[in-house]
Amino acid sequence: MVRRNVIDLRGFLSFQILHELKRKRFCGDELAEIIGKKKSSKLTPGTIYPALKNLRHNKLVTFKQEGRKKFYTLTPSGKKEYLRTKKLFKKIFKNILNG
Amino acid sequence: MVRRNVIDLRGFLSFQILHELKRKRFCGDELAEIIGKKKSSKLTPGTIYPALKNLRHNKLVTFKQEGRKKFYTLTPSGKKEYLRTKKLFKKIFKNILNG
DNA sequence: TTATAAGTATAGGACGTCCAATAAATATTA
DNA sequence: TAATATTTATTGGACGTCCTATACTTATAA
Repeated sequence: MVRRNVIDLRGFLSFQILHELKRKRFCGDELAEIIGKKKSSKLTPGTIYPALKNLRHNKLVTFKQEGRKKFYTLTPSGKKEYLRTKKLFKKIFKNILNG
Repeated sequence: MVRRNVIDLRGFLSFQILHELKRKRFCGDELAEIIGKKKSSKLTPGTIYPALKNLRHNKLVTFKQEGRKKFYTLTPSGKKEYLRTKKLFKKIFKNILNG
């Protein structure tokens, strides 16, 4: 059992995925790289793929297969959900960010 | 089973507790009120007290009993941990906040 | 003193996020 | 064609966050 940090900032992965997909389409592997490196290192498949599966099932994202990659984009309700959640996120955390 | 929102921003409670205690001492009930109302409504005892217990056990907070209240403050390592985590938090989320 | 309110606390369950390990499918290279 | 690399995917476990429900302790009010 390895616990590097007492507070580990685990969370908000689905929100971060929507955030990245807001600006550009990405495949799962790219999302694992982009989101992971902000925290420490690339996210493992066991982290990113279940999250994408859940977002698919909730129809917040859709994808287009190209070769062995699946390029994800936001659905209309995914965009709406992202904006709604971002508003809430700002309300909760803006004080922390500006301090 | 009630799921209001697909993305529920669950997380970072311990971090938020440290953030509040950075500026002022609070008892558990006050923290439940302050942190909860930013999201929606007051956090329940089953949410706030286990989190405080964990922070106590990790020696990030300490408390002073006054009447039936326990007033929590950051320990030196609690302050250090807060600053370390805040830096990481900003790295991860500043792009989202400024958008 | 007894009842009530305030504040703290735990148990139990659901869920999302994280990893390591394993596997499968597809594209590329030898 | 066969071997390798890339990308997707699942399983299983640990953990923190969230709730409801229940209970305990201490202070205040009747």
